[in-house]
Amino acid sequence: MSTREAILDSARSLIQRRGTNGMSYDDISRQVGIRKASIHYHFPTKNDLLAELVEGYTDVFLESVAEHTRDAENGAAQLAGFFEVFAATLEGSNGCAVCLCGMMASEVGSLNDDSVDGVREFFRKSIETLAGILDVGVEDGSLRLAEGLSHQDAADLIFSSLEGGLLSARLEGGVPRFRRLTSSFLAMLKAP
Amino acid sequence: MSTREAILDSARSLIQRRGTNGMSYDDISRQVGIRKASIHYHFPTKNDLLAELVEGYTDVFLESVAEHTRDAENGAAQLAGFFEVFAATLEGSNGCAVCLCGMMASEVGSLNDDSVDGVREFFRKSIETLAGILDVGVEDGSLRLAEGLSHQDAADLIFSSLEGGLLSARLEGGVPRFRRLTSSFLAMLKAP
DNA sequence: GCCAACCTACCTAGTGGTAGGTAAAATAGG
DNA sequence: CCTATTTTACCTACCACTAGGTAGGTTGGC
Repeated sequence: MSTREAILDSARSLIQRRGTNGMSYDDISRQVGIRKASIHYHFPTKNDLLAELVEGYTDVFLESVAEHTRDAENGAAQLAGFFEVFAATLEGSNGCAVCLCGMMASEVGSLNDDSVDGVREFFRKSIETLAGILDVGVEDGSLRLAEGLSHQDAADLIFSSLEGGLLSARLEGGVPRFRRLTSSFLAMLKAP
Repeated sequence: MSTREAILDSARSLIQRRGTNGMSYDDISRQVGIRKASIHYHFPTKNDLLAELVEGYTDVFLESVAEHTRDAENGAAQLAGFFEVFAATLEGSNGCAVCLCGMMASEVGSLNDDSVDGVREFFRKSIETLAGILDVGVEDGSLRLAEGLSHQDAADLIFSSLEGGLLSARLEGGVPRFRRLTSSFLAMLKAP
């Protein structure tokens, strides 16, 4: 892994645990084993780092969703796969890390515009993907939405719940609590 | 309003917009119109401030929920009242402020233990209250949950969604988006 | 020799927090 | 009632430390 990648990786992990305002170049320098100034060589400003981080995170996230839904036999299974990507974030960090963009969404008030744009795009693309999964599930009969509820609105609701659920679960209850949440959703959405 | 209250009020508003790590004693001092040191007189450490803030916020929130549900004719109306308390947070701040404890939940990684305990209690009490509302609604026939879904789990899911929904809505879409989310929930939970 | 990738050494602007002082209000005691 | 003492609620001036950021030098591989 290149130094540049190591910096991005360290920053991502730190932000997922402590937030952008709780993470500093000094923290990264200690984790990566280089000086603070060397980070500025790769990312002149913190904002440069954040913007690139969000972009990369979005790609990795969507790719991971694609992987987790590729072999699913129906829409309900795809939905479970989508949930699994979120659960993995929490699980792969001893229940300490939440979604990078969920974290940054809570800090929009102290973020630069291009980072915020990146976070918005993450939300848009993710919800769009999720809405596509609902399309599939309703089409193949494995999922059923309340009548009058658009797939877009349902996806919005589910996605908010996942982001919020990560926060709740990290606060108390950890991975089991988060899995209970996703199970509840599947119970509500699966066709009988 | 006493200086002490003004400090708490200013801190609350700042945190709801920028987070605890994005708020400083200096910010408060400017808003309230006193010196930084005077804030330390009232709240020796930042942690003292945060802990008291969370406690007060929890009380006010629960009281507000009580007000918004008192005159509701059934469980579904009570649920709508609960949602309204969240919407009011966003609405009363030009769509810039989210729930104080939702904000702090995202910052648990850089918070002191007693503040975290307070945030946990906020979540527990709120979800408990929400579960009580679902009890009422299911009992009086105005709400219907998917079978096999406990009221506790449903409340957990709804609450996560509200906290996440505030973040999403602040990011993009504002109050209208948040209201669409709560409407979707009512559509899913209202008995036909 | 060049240039990328680092380094040391520094800067300015803030951070939470402390030391010590002061004016005014409350509260005694004779 | 009037003075003496304490308490409240602030202040100025500082502390040590950390923040993001910069200038310029060193090193090693092509």
